[in-house]
Amino acid sequence: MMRSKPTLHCTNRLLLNLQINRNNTTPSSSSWNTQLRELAKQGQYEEGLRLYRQMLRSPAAPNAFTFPFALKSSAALSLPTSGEQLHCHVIKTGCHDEPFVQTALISMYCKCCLVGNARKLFDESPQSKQLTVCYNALISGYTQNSQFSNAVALFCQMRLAGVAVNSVTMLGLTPGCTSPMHLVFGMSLHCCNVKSGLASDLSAQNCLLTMYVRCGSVELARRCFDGMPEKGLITWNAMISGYSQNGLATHVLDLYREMELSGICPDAVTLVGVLSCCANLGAQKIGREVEQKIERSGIVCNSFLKNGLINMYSRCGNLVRARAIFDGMREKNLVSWTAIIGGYGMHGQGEIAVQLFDEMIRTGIRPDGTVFVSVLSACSHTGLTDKGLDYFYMMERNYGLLPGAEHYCCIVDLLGRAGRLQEARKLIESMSVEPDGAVWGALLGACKIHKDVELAELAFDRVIELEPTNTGYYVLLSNIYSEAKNIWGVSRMRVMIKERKLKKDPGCSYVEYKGKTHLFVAGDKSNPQTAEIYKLLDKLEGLILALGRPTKHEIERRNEELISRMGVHSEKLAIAFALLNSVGKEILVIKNLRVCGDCHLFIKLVSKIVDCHFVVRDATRFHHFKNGVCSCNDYW
DNA sequence: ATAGGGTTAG
Repeated sequence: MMRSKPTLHCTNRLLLNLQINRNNTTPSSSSWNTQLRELAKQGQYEEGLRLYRQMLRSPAAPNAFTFPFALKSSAALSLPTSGEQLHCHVIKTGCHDEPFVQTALISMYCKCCLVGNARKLFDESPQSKQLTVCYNALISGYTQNSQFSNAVALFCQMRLAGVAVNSVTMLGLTPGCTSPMHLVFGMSLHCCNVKSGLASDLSAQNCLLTMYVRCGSVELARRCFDGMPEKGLITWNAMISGYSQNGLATHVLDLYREMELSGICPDAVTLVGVLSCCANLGAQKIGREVEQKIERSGIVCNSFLKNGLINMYSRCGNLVRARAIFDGMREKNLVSWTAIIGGYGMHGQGEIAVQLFDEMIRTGIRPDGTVFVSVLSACSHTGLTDKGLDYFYMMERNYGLLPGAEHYCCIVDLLGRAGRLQEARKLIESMSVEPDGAVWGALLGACKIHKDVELAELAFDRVIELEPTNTGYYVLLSNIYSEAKNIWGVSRMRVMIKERKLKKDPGCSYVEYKGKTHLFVAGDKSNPQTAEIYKLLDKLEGLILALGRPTKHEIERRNEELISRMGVHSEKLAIAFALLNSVGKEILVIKNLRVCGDCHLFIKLVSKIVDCHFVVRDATRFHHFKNGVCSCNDYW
């Protein structure tokens, strides 16, 4: 992308020196300006400012043509001190009434996060209020400084003043629509664009597409995308990232393929989106292809891409490769550390995760809420209870970070696993933020481990208030009743599910095969090999029986009717599919929720029969099944 | 010659 930059840089230097030294006369202001313009055009802003300072020392005086370039450089580098200095020079040279300079000043202050200064300039100059460009600069400034309501107010003021609105006005305003509550306004902007004939502009369309994604409507974004007769790289990237951010991983892969077919060359931004979906799907082969593509095509592997690779390899079970990339990074940022810490946590290697976290702190990186989620969940999976609690209290005390529901969720899980159930319950009751379903769900899960029916019922009541349609919780409590031989409880769950007309477990599983990912949901019959899959599952049940083990898990037998309502679990279908197609010695199955007890036992027994190593990644961690043994007993 | 805009990770 920016590969040729260093050479250009040298060339420019040479050119500059040549031009300044060739003619023994001192260069005129306009020749300084030409050089400044070239540097700004090529994004060499540091060089630009250096040149400007050089100019100040020369006999040539800066003029109205000098400032826009110099200001642009300060703005791009977000250097308010240098910007304010330039402002002084502007006044000293009497250029402050020049509209171009005024606009550049407004824009500079906005980019340096000093919107107040920008507004003051705007208000104090009567002519600014007549100029589209000044409004545009300030409107986009408000938007970029998260002051959308001010941007909208100024937009209204602009229209009342009768100042012409153009496509750049829309480009400044549209990105302010960032949440579903802005959708209606965003759509009205879209209409406005169409009516005033501004909609054919490629950038405006890219902007609208992104706006729909951020407002939560991927469908409308896709409709925009499909309606664009000419698509640029940014168009494809915006759509791919849109799918990726909304977890529509298979759509990402389809679109990426389509993009390649249409002859558009992906760049780093594209591949970041693709890697993120490979991570979600456990599609390591596709992810590896992406890595090879980076090496072959000479795309600069920037920190975004490296972090994407670390995350992809960690979540596909290849910690060795993830670690190698991490170790090879010269400048590791917070995201890099979070990705690798999360990777070790998911693999049950909490000690290493904790060591890495401490190392990160030592290198002077300030942690945020997300990296605390990684390290806290790593502690809970490895039973590092006290260590986890230390970190939890450290959050607020040392870093002023208020724990959110997701942190409480980790701590409830941590205390729960350690059998400190009442402590966990008290913690929930003392929470400063409203507990969500996951928090009570964690307590419910802990009650299963420690067979506490009474507390389980309490947690269940709370969780079901918050997530009444999540069938996983009904099954979980039913399993708890089942283990306690509480037949009444089991049937109560059955009735509740029936009455509430809850049907399918929303869970799904993925397997990668021949460079494609195959999706299964519970009770799925849409796969072309469905008949063979069910036949193989029957055969496996038979083989398990021949081992002298029960055909079905005891719990599953008691819950038979309940399970049959849910359909065959997605994990079982995915495993049968993988075996049927000889995916390999090691089979990776991705489950979007938690692996349940029934499947856990089933997979364990199957790994005894077939010469295969199963790796299941669920919502929280990796489970390795081999020769009838599993690496952990962590399931719902 | 001179001002205003869109896509990226945990």
